[in-house]
Amino acid sequence: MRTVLMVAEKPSLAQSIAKILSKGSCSSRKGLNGACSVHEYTGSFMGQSVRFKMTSVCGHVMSLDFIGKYNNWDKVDPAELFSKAPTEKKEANPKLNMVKFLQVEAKGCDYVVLWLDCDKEGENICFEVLDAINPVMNKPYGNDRTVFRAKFSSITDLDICNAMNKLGEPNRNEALSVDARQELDLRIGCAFTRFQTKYFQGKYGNLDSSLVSFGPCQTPTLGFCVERHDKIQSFKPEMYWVVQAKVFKGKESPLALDWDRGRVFDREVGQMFVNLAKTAREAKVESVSKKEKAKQRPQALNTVEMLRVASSALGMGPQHTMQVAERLYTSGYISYPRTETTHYPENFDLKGTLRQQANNPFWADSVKALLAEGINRPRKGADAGDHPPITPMRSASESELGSDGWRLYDYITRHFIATISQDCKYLQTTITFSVGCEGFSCSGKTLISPGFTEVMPWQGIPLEEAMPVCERGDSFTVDEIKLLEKQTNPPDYLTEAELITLMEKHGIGTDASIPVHINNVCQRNYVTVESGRRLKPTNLGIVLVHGYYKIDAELVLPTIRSAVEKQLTLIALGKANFQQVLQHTLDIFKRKFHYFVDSIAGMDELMEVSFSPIAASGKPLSRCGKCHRFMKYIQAKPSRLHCSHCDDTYSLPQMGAIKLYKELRCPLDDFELVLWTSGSKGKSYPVCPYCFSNPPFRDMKKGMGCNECTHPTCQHSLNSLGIGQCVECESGVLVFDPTSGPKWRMACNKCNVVVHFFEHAHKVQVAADSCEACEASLVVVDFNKARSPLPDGETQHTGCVFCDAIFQDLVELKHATMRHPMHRGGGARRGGRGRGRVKAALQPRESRDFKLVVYEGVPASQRKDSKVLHLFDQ
DNA sequence: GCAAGGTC
Repeated sequence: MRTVLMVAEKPSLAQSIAKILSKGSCSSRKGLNGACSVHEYTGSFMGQSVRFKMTSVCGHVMSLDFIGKYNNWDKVDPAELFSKAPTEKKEANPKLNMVKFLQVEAKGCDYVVLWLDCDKEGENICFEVLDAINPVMNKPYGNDRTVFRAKFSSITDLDICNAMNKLGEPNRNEALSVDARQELDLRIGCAFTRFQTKYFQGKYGNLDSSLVSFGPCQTPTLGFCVERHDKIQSFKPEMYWVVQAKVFKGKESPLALDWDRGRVFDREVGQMFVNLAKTAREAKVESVSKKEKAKQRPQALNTVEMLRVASSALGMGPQHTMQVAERLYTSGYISYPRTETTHYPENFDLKGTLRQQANNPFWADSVKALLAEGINRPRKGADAGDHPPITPMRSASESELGSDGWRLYDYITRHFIATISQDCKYLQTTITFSVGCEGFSCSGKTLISPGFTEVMPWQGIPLEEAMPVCERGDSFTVDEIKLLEKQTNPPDYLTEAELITLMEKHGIGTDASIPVHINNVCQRNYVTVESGRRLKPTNLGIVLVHGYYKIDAELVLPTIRSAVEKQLTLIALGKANFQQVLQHTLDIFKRKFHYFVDSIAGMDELMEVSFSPIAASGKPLSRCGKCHRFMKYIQAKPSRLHCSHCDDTYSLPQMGAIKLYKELRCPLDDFELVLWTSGSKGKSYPVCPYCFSNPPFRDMKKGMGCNECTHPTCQHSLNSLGIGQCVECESGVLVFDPTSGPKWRMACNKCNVVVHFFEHAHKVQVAADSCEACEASLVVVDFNKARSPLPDGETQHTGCVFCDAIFQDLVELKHATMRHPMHRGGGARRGGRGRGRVKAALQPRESRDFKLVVYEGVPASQRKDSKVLHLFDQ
């Protein structure tokens, strides 16, 4: 029997589609990566009986990156990222082992049906899947077609079965448009980000951002926030005047009327109208109108609307909301939370979904009434063809969901009930008056039937004082007429909900990525979230956007995304060539980049106002190994050391604290060591500021401290202080911390394990000899005579911390000892790893002559055409 | 260390 492999975009869809196609009779098992499942059943395919294997990927299989050597920020000129730097596809999530998984499942299959989401990204993933499985699939028989694409617009029985009966082919042009998008985003984003980061971080000490990033989505997102900030700053309050009239009838209390002219911006004119109106003693009723109006029930809920309401009404940020929604979804409380669709599928079981909510005390009355009276037809919404709208899937109580989980579930459920409730109906009464020759009016709403606002009380019609009963021709007594002086107010900072709306309107990001972009501008310290989830740009955010305005406003305008998308759509439609569009667009941005680099002084002028130069920041800490002058320690993110004489900056570990280490120096480069200390467990080790960024030996990587240094003789190195292999992790070595007394300890140089030993010992040293049983380094311990725990009043003992009987009670290895492989079953050894000595790998770095890296860019003066190029001007 | 897009 032949086999048909079918692949969906995510595990949940593979399951629903398999269930529909197999009519509920498939058998399921987990795949080798633990994340994807395989659902199998037999059925018929192209007139033959076959075995179906339905499985999925988890989004993109591959992601694009530069080849390794172009990821070195110190050696690559960012301008090279536009064309010279080659890219390669890497597995998007190596932990998932997706390529291997697909190959295992595809081996021996005869046909493949691609059930990826029906959008451009899905089309692109089709080809990622095909690239993975092609080598292992059975070869076609003769001219048989073996690759099929299922096109579906909703996850309903009808749609899925129709798709299966009308299989097409994957669309290469749509896939290519995504390839182009990936390459453009990568090259443009990384080039600008690296340039900005290096330029400004090298100049300013208090930027408080470890990355000065740029991107076609995040930068316009920031732009929206700064645009509002600018409006607030440049706002000039204006005085205006309003004529207020109060009238009454009989013994009723006075009624304030609205002036037909609204407001005037000239006091004299306002006063003139007051004087005119004051000549009249009575207000005459000109008309009384009563209109029945309706407030529409909401459309079915999609992701973006959920994010908006969660932010504005629940005070929950988009990223957090999606995490909570994801949890509600995976535990079966709500349907899939990422969808653009606001229209229920035709066969959606609205009543069944409603019935599940009939016993929840918070809305049981409304639900029961709806079930008795019959539900209302939902409003027509948009079907994006992805997933059904977000709805509750089963009943829940507050205690089982936790606070935020419940609040979101509560909202989603109320929204669902509202979509099938009646509209809210109210009566709008408007009475118009004339006072002299000036017109006034008042209006009020009275509720006829609450409809959906019963479950969404915050949407309800506010209770108002009753309108007076009157008819045309009636007279009211004028109580007072006066001129009110008022002032226009500035707008407030952008709310997160408003930002989401703006992003959606301009096509910045997608429902899934909008939360990420908002999170980005917060994390990069461009924007802070104020009370009411209003977004206030920081100095850094403001300076960046104003800088782009000055140099090339297109870099921050929302059109930067849509203009590129337009080009990409041409590829998708087959109207433009992939290479040509890619080259053309890269060319434009390359020239924009060069112009930006040449004009960076314009942005720098703004930076200077808000930030202090690096040389003026920080406090002197350790000495430079080249000039032997003090370097300054800059604490602001990213913390680093700066030598103002050599004009060099050295990275430091980002977590934990840094202090000087007894003025000790690295034997390789003469830099003064600093001592790194972590907050929680008190782990500490020395770090050489130069070696940290420039590993001295081939087996070392960037970011290593002396506790991982394989220097053969230095007293601070792993070789001198390493004791034995870690008791928890595979590759770590427990390294003695000579600064830790009197609570002496050793700590793993790879993981978080800290082992305390020999508390209150006077002195602890690592000996040159090793334990005969386990190869760990022996330790020499000196105790004070008065406090020695050693037998027979001895003060000194040398032994192995793992094996020595006398040391046994003095080392906190109780639970760890069991895991220590060298102590299991009588000394089983792992290939001589005892102390982690790495003699063979000792190869000094090529040279230590501190050469400056010079970018190879063409000087501005020799470059033609250094002007801003407009996006796709014809 | 970088983008944006999928998804876990």
